[in-house]
Amino acid sequence: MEPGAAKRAEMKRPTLDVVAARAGVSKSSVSRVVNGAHTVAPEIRDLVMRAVRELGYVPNAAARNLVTRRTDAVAMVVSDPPQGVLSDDPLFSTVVRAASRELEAAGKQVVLMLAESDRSRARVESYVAAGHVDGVLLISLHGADPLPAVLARTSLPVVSFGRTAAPTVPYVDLDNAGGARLAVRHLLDRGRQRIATVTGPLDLSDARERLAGYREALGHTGRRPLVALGAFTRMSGAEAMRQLLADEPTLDAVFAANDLMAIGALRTLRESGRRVPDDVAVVGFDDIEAAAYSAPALTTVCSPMADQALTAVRLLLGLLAGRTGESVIMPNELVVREST
Amino acid sequence: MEPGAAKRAEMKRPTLDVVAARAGVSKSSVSRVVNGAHTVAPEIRDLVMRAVRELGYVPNAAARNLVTRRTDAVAMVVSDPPQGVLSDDPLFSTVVRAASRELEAAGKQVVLMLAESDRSRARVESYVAAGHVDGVLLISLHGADPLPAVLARTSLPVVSFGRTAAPTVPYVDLDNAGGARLAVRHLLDRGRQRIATVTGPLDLSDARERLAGYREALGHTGRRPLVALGAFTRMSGAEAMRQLLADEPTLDAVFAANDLMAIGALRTLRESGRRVPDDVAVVGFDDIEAAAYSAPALTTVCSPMADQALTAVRLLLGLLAGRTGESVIMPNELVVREST
DNA sequence: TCTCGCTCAGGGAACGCTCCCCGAACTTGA
DNA sequence: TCAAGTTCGGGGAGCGTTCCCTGAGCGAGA
Repeated sequence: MEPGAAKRAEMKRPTLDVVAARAGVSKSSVSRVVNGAHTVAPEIRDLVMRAVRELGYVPNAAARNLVTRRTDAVAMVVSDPPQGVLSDDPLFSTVVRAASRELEAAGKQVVLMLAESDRSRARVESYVAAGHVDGVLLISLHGADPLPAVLARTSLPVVSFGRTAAPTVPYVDLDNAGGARLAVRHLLDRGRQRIATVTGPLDLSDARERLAGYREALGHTGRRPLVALGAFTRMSGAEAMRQLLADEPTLDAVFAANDLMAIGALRTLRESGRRVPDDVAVVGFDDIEAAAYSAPALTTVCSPMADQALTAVRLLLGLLAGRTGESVIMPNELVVREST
Repeated sequence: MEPGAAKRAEMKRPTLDVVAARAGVSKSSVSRVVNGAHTVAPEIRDLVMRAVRELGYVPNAAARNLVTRRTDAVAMVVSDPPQGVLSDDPLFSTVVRAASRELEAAGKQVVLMLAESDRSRARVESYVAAGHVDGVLLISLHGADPLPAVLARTSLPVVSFGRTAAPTVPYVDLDNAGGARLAVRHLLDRGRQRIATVTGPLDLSDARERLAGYREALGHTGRRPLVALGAFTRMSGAEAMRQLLADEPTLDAVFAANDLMAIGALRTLRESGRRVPDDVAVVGFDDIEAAAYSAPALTTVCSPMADQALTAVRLLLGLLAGRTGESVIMPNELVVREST
């Protein structure tokens, strides 16, 4: 028992054999107990449990993964450029937290990966292909994202938060067009005549669908659409609003494709001396917390982000458990506040 | 070559042996090449590289971790109750993304863990103690958090984003008191007489320090402090502002300990008919993006969240590389906008 | 020409776990 | 009392790496 060895033994985490020796049973039995097998006698079980507690035994994940070929980990891939939609968005926080919570509750490790560039996308691809995770939760609003298709090829379960182009990847998405129709109909009900829209970046399916909903609801009335392009950011909303006012000074309503842009639009309207809602009514989309605190408080389409995340996670957990899964479209509803 | 075996061979990822056989060398050599050892002849190297490429070989992380006892992963532990400071805060998004990006750039896997309850805290503890990660980046604003001390005992490198009570855990924090002093002095310079503050939850060191800075700056002038308790949320800011107006209708300035509460306060002021900044000046803290889009745009103390996260990550990477690390206090500066 | 030394490839043990398979012990029925 | 059946613990192979150690091969010096 020379000091070096003693110290090393101290440092080292106990293994299955050590626990088995302590409990006076075989390591097979310890393994069975640790993994909750039911074919083990209560007394042996107790013996093992006590030894585990006394030694502070924790199974070595690497060794376990090596033989089981499972990792109990899923990758949460956030596919969005640094300046993208999610960057300063409450969406990131809400979605990531809700999803993470649910995955942890199911005993899954969450490996967070950002796919912000081609380089990091390649990194994600090889990481996933290497089998370091059991499945992938893809958070991507970018319809043209090549990642879903690539990941689908790895034959690992993949679920996408937000619609994707890859046919084999089930997704959970909002009824974007329906929400937009709700918003526009509400403005029509309020007697608005000239209703403009600020869209999101049109490479995002969410943005395209919301625009389609706007056009559709307006089309029934024979009104001409009035469209300005935004980027789902406050600044782009402010900018698009300036554009709209320049193009059509007589407009009396705006549907912004998300709340951040609506908030930006409010700012421009304030600067241009327009009163909201007296002169111009504004509707947003998403119902982020800030929407209730803007001046005036924002009427908006409430999209249940956290629920959507939860649904996506449950879908993924189902796939991991061998069940099949269908894409889901979540409904949304209008929240009327002061801006209309 | 019966079909079942063929199929299984197809499904299975190639191992070191397979690559070695293909290249006509030993698995030792393949291992050396894959790990970039320099004691390998160029021709063997090329042979192996080609085999690796042809077979699409990716090392099995579990097997590698098992023998090397390293994981190349770090845990990013977000310690905050569900309704806590970070929940709908841009902080979460900004910090998590910035830290994640930097860790990925350094080739580290990011395992995201939420520590929202005692149960999940225990989970984090055992996970980290089990040696599944090489180090921990703790994101905690809760000074009394027991987690830092617990994690420090695992003898793994731990760095905290935000000050902690554990003496052995290096942290990166803001100069909270200094920032608060900046804010109050600015209000004094503007000729404000009755300056109130809305604090954060006082179990957070950030909140305590900002309050201390407020008291300190005010103390020099002989003015009485006027304090209302908030919770770092919009709603609590709105509520605290109502309280303050009831207590002291003549107040002409408010320093809110973060921007979200300042935004809430703006709302209350608007509802009560106060004009900002004419009747009441408002200063926030953090300079989140929304601060520039409130009505009126918020004067605030700019705290470099992303830089702070980056600094924390670099500190952790240093520790992982065997260097020592010192805690860092980041400076901050005042951004003057319309609300003062 | 022989030997010493050096470089560098290969063989194989070890890492800690799971799970298959065998056999001991115990129960049950005739 | 004995055979058959059932339950449940133990032995040990194998998962895919790394890395130590051995020894082959070759160049240089005597």
